[in-house]
Amino acid sequence: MKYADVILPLALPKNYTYSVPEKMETSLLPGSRVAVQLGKQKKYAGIVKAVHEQAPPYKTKPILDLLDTNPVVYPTQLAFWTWIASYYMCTEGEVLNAALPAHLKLSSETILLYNDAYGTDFSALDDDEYLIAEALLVRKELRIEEVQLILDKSSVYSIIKKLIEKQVLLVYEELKEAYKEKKESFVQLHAEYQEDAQLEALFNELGKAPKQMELLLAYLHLLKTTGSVSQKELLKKSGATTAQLKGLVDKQVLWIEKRTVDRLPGSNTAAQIDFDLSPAQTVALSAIQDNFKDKQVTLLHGVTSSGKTQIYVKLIEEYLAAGKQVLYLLPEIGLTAQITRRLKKHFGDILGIYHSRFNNNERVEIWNKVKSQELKVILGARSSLLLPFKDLGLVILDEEHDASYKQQDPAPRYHARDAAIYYAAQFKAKVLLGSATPSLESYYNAQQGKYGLVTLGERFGGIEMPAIELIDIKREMAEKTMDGNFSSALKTAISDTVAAGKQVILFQNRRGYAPFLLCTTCGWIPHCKQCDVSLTYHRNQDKLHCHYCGTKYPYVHTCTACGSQTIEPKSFGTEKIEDDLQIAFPEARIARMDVDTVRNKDSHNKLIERLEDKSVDILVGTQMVVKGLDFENVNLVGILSADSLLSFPDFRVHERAFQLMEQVSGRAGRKHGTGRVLIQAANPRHPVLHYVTAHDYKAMYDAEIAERHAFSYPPFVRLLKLTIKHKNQQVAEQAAHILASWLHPMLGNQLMGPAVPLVARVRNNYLQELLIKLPRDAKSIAQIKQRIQDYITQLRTEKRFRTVAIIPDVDGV
DNA sequence: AGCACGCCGACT
DNA sequence: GTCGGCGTGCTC
Repeated sequence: MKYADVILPLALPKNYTYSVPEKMETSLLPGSRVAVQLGKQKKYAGIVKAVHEQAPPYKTKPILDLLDTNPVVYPTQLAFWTWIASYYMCTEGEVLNAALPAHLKLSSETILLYNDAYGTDFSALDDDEYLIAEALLVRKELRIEEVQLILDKSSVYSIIKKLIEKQVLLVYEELKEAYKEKKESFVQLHAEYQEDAQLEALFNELGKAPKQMELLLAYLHLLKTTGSVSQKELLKKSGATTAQLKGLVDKQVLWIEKRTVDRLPGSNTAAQIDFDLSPAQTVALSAIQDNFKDKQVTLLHGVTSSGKTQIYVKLIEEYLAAGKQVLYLLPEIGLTAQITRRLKKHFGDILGIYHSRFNNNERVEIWNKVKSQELKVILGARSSLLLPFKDLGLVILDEEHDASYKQQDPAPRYHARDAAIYYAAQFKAKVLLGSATPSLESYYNAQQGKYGLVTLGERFGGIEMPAIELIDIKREMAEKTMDGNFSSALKTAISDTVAAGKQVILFQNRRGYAPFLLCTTCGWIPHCKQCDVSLTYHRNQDKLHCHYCGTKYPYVHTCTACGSQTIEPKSFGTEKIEDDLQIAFPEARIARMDVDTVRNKDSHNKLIERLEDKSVDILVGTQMVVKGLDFENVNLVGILSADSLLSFPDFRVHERAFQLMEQVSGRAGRKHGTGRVLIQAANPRHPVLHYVTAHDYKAMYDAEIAERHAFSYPPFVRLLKLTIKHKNQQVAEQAAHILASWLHPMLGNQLMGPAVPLVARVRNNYLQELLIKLPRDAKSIAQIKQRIQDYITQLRTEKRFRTVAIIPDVDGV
C-alpha cells in the first residue's frame, strides 16, 4: 500500500497522509495535484509532497482524484516551500496558497439538489423551508450563498438539515476546475471550394448577394495573409454583420470551428539586443561576470540613471544563450508599461510578465509556460519567485533595497531578496542585486566579501547628478516668507521650471488632506473607533479615513470633548499640496499620484502616460513617485518636509530617509541639463541631509553601520518579531508576559519586550510585541525557531489563550 | 480555513 | 420550553 503526504491550501500545522488507490500508483508523483476529502464533506485540491509506503498510525482516506497528467510543480519548488515555511515560521499550506495561482487551488462547494421523489406537496414545510423548496424546484440546484440570499440570513444550515431529513433535497460537494481554456471561433472554407474551379462557380452564384461576395473576398484575403482567420477579426476587417456570415455558413461555403487559443499571444517579434553599452557599463558588466566566477551573489551599486537595465539585458542574453531561465524581479510599482515595453522589444515572445494585475486564467497560462520552459525570461513582482522554474540560471533583483520585497500580510512573510538567494543556490544560479541606494544588509555583505560588489558611479550619457539645495523653513517662517507649505525658494523654482516648459515632481510622504484634525479649544483629536490612530481628513470625499482599518467617518464639525466648533485640519498631505498648488499656480496642470488616485488597475499607467506626453506640469505624490518613473523632462524635484521622513521611530529611519530622498532626487534632470532638487527642512543640519546633498552613500553607510553595530541591529543580528493579538487587552498582555517568561531562559537579553507597539490597537485587537535579536551566524537559529514555535503551541493549549493570535515575523523591515 | 458539537441568552 | 448565538476542537 502506498501513501501520499499532501499539502493542503490551509494553515494546518502539518501535512496529512492519504492512501493512494492502486490505479494511481504509477502516475502519482511528488508535485501532483490531487483531490482529497477533509473532514466530513469538504474536498480540496492539494499537492503531493511525498509518496511512501509507511502506514500512518490512523485510518487514512483515499485520494479521490489525480487532477493533472503532470505534476504542477517540480521537487525544487517543494523543497523551496519547505524552506520558506521553516525559515519564515509559517505552514507549508500558507506557502502553497501564495505560490499557486488561484485557479489551481480548488475547494469544494456544497450544492443542493431537488429530490424529485418528494413531489410538489409543500404543506409539511414551514415558511423558510417552503421558500427554499420552491426556489429549488425552479432552479434545480442552489449554492449555500444563494440560500443565504433568499432567506436573508447567514445561518441557514439548520434549515438545510431539516430539508434533508424531510427528503426534500439532496446535497453533494462539487470540486470544480476553475481554470477555463479560452475558446475562439475560427472561420474555415468548406473542402469543396478549395479548388479554383469550384470557387469561380461560387463567385458567379454569389453575384446576387454582393455583401456575401464581399465578405468571402475579405475572408480569402485574410486567409492568404495570416493563415488562419478568426470570426472576430473577419467581421472587424470586412465590416460585415454576423447575419451575412451566417448566410455563407448556411450555404455550406464557410463553417465555424471553436479552437482553444492562448491568452498570452506572442507578438512574433524576434529578440533584438542591438545596442551598445557605454564604456562604464561595459566595465561594470565584465566586473559582474568576474564576480560570478567565485561568488553566487553580486551587488551592483549604480547611481540613479546609470543605465543598469541595459547591463541586465546583456547579462540576461548571456544566460539565455546557455539555455537557462532568468527571473527579473522588480517591486510591484516599478512594473510599468515603460519597462515592460523595453524588455518585450529585447526578448520578444520568450519574455513572460507576472504581477497582480493579471487575471486568474492568465496566471495559470504563465505558470504552465514557465514550467514547460516556453518562457525563458520572467519579469515580475515578488510572487514570481514562486513560479515553477525548471532550469534557473540567473535572478536579477532590481531596487533590491525596496521594502516591498518583504511580504507583510498574510503569511508567508518572506523576503523575496533573501528567499531568491536561497532558491537560486538550489539551481546553482547567480543572483544580481541592483540599487542606487543598497540596503545596509546587502552592502555590508558586499563589504564583508560575501557578495561581489560592482560600482557604477556615472550617469548614462554623461548627465550630471542633480544639484541639491536645502531650505531652512524655520528661517523662512521667521522671516514670514513662507506661503503655506511652500518656501519662497521652492515657489520661485516651481514657477521658473513650469515657465521654461519643464516638469516638477513634489514629494510628500502623507496622503489625504490633513493627517489629523484638532480642536483648537481643548486639544481633542478624532480617533478611529476600532484602532488607536488619529483619522486622516480626505477632502475629495469630505470624509475622515482610518489608514489602518479603512473605516470612513463623516467629517466632524463639533468637538466631542468640549462641544465647540473649533475643529481645524492640521499638518498636510498630498491632497492639500495639490489644492495649494492650484491656488498658487492657477495656470499649471497639476496631477497627484498616491494610492488614492491610482487605486484601480490602469490609472497608474494612464498617469504615467500623461506625464510622458507632458500634459502634466506638476506632479505631487507619495513614495510612489520614487519608483519606476523615468521622465526626461523633469527638471525640478521638491521634498516638502524632510523632517517627517527623519522623525520616524524606527532603527531604519536614516537609511530609509536617505534612500527615499536620493531616489526621488534621481528623478530630476535625467537628460538635458542639470536638474535641481530642493529639500525643505526645519533642521537642515541633520547629517542625513548632508549625505543626500553630497550624494554620498558611503558616508551614510559608515555612519549607520556604526550605529547598528553599537545597538545590535541588522545586519549584525537577525530580528524575529512576535506580535500578540487579542480583542481583550488583559489577555493580550498576559499572553505576551507568559511567552516572554518562557523565552527568557533561552534567550536572555536577546529578548526585548513585551512592549506595546506604536499603534496599540487595530480593528479592535490589542497588540503586544516581543522582539528577539539572534546572532547573525548562530547555527542554532533553526532550533530556536522550533522552540519558539513549540512555546506558542503550548501557550495556546491554555483555554484563555486559545483565541490569541501570535504572528511571527522573521527579518521584518 | 470550514464545519460540527456543545453550552448559554431571547423568543413562542 | 426551543431557536440560534458563537466558543472550541478536529480534520489524515
